[in-house]
Amino acid sequence: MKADRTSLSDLLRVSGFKATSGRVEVLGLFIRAGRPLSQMQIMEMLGPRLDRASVYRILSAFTEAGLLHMAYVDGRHRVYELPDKCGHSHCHPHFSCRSCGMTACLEDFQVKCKGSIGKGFVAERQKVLIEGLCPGCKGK
Amino acid sequence: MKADRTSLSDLLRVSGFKATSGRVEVLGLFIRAGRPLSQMQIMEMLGPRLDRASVYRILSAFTEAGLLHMAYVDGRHRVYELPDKCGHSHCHPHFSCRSCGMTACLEDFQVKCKGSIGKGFVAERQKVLIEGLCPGCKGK
DNA sequence: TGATTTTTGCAATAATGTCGCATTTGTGAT
DNA sequence: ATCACAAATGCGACATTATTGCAAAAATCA
Repeated sequence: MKADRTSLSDLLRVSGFKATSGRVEVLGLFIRAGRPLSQMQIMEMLGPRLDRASVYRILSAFTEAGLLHMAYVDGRHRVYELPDKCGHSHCHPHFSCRSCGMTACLEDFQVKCKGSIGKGFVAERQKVLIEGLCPGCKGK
Repeated sequence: MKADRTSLSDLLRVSGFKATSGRVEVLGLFIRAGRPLSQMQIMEMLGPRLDRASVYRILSAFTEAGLLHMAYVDGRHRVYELPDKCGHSHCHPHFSCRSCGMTACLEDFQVKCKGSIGKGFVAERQKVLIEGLCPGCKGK
C-alpha cells in the first residue's frame, strides 16, 4: 500500500472523509507501523499536534467506515489496526506483551475452531489473543 | 461445588481470607451463576449491599489468590470467572453478545493452534473470544 | 475567492477504577 | 461470652480513560 500524502488523501476521500492533516497523519501512522496501535501510542507518536478528542473521533470514524478495525482490548486500551489482513469475521490472532504492552499480528499462526457455540447463538467475529513476553522483556 | 454459606466460608478461609458477608456473597454469585461476571453485573445483582470499591477489591484479591481469574475484557469491562474449567495457561473460549453483553463459556468448542508465534516470544496465555448475538438478541 | 460543511480544539462531563483512612467486622485467645 | 487484634469495608477524594457541546478553523466545491 502506498503511503504518500496524496494517496492517503485520496483513500480518505473515497471513504467519505475530508482529508485533514490529522487524519492523513493517523492513517499514515498505521500504514507505516504495520502493527496494531492504541490511542495512547498514536498520541505519543504524534505529540501535541492532534487533540486527544480528535484522535478518539478519528479512530471511531475510521472503524465505522471500515478503514480500521478494533483488534482487541489490552487492559484498558483499545487497540486498532488496518483490516488488510483480515476477513470480515475472521481476524488473525494477536500477540500482546504483558510487560511492555507491545503488540504484534500473528499471521503465521493458525487457529482452527471445532464444535458448535450452541443453538440459537450467532457468531460474528472471532478474536484470539496470545499473552506473554516479547524478546525484549523476556530476560528481565 | 457446594454453595451454602458454610462451605463458602471455609473455602474463603482456606484461601487466606476472612469470610465476610460481602466475600461470601460475591463468591456465591459466581458459583450460582456458572458463567463469567463483571463488576457491573455483580453490583446489579447485589444492589447497594456492597460498595463499589469493595467489589473491585474483592475481585482483585480473589484473582490474586486464584479463586477467580479474568476471563477477558469486554469493551470497558473486565469479566471474571471461576477457574474450575481452565488450566493455568489455557482457558476455554468465551462467547460475548454484542447486543446485551451476556457472556458464556464455550466448553464444547475446541480451538487448535498451529504454527509459531515467533523467535524469542514467550506465550503464557491464550484467550479466545467469539462475538455475536445470543438467542434473545438474535431476532431484534 | 467565498460559501458550505466537516473537523478540530478546548473545556466540561461521564464512566471506570484506585487509594487513604476512620470505622466496622471476623477471628482466635482468654 | 467477651476482648483485642488484624483484616475488610464504606466513604470520599482522586486518577485515568473516553465522550460531548460548541465556537473556531480547515477542507471542499462552485
